[in-house]
Amino acid sequence: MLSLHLRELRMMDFKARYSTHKITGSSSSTTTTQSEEEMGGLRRGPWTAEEDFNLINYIATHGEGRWNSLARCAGLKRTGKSCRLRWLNYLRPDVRRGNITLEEQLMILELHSRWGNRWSKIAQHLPGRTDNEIKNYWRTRVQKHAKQLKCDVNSKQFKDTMRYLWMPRLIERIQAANTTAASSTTAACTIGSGTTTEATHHHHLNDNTNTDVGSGQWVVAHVGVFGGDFGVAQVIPTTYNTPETWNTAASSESFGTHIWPNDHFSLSVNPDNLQPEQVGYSESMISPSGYFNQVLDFQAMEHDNNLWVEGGYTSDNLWKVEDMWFNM
DNA sequence: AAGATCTTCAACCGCTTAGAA
DNA sequence: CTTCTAAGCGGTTGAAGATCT
Repeated sequence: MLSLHLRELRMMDFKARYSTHKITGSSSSTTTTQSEEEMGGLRRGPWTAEEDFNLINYIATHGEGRWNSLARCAGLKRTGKSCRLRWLNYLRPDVRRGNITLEEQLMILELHSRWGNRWSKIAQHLPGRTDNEIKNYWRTRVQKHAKQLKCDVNSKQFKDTMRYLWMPRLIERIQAANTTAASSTTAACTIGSGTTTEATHHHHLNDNTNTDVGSGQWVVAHVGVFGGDFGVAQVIPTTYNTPETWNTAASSESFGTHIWPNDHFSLSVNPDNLQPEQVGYSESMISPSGYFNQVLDFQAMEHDNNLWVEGGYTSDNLWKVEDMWFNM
C-alpha cells in the first residue's frame, strides 16, 4: 500500500522532471564513450527515461541499498554505483535542484570557510541539496569570482573578501528580502502550530581566542527557537572571522560588550554538535515567513581597512564581481 | 547565421571508510 | 587480525546549452 502510494508519487515527479529538464526522455540508447561490450554489457553516460523509470519503480517496491544487486534485479545495465548516484542526486523525492537561494549561498560560504571541500558534510546542512550540486555551485560560481578577482580561491585575500564583503552583503540582501516579505504579513510569524522566536546574537569574542585581531573580531549567531514539529532550539551561527573560534561554552562574560537590544538573548552553540535535521535552515530560518534578524558590524572591516587596496583590488572590480555574485 | 568560446551540471573515476565474514 | 564488499566522498570530465564574436 505504502509502496504503491510512493510509486504514484514518484511517477508524478518523474513526469514533472522530464517535462522540465534537459536530460533526454528518449528511451533510445545514448552515446557512450565505450561500447557496452567493453564495459561487460554495462551502460554509461546519461540515463534514459526508461532507466529512470525502472530504477524508481524498483526502489519504490524494494527500497534502496545493496546497489549492485539492485542494479541487477531491476534489470538495469548499470553499475550499482551509477544507480546509487542517479538516485541520490536526481531521482530521490526530496532532492532539490537549481535556484540556490541567498540563504543557501550564505550557508555554503560559511560552512565552506569552516570545513573546506567537505561537500557531503556541507550538504547535510542544506536540506534537499546534494554534495554534487554544492560542489558544482562552488566550482562554477565561487571559483569564478576568485578568477575575476585574479586571486586563488584558497588565498587569504579571497577568503577575506567573502567574509567581510560578500557574506555581510548577502545577509543584507536576505534581510531586505525578508523585511519586504514581513511587511506584508503579521509581525509574529508561526511555523506549523508553533511560534518562532529568534534573536540575533552579536558579540566580541573574548581576548584569548582573539589575539591576532584584538577586539575587532565579531560573530553573529542567528538563533531560532521553534515549536511545532521541531520542539528544539535551532541555531544558525555565523562567524566572519576564524571558524575555529566557535565557542561551545560561552558564558555571558564571554560575550563582552552587548550591543543588541534588551529583548535579544544570549546563546552559543557549536555547529558540530548540531544534527542536520536540527539545522532547518532553508525551511525555517529563511522562509519568507521566517525572521532573519541580523546586526551588522563593520569593525572587522575597519581592522582590515587597507586590505582591498593593498590586496590589489580596485573598488571597480570588487563591485563588478559583487554584482555578478548577487545577480546570478 | 554560424562558428567559437564559455558555462553548467550529470555522471564517472579512483580512493577511502565501514562493517561483515 | 585479515580480507572482501558495499557505500561514501571528492576530484574530474565531457556533453549540451548559452553566450559571444
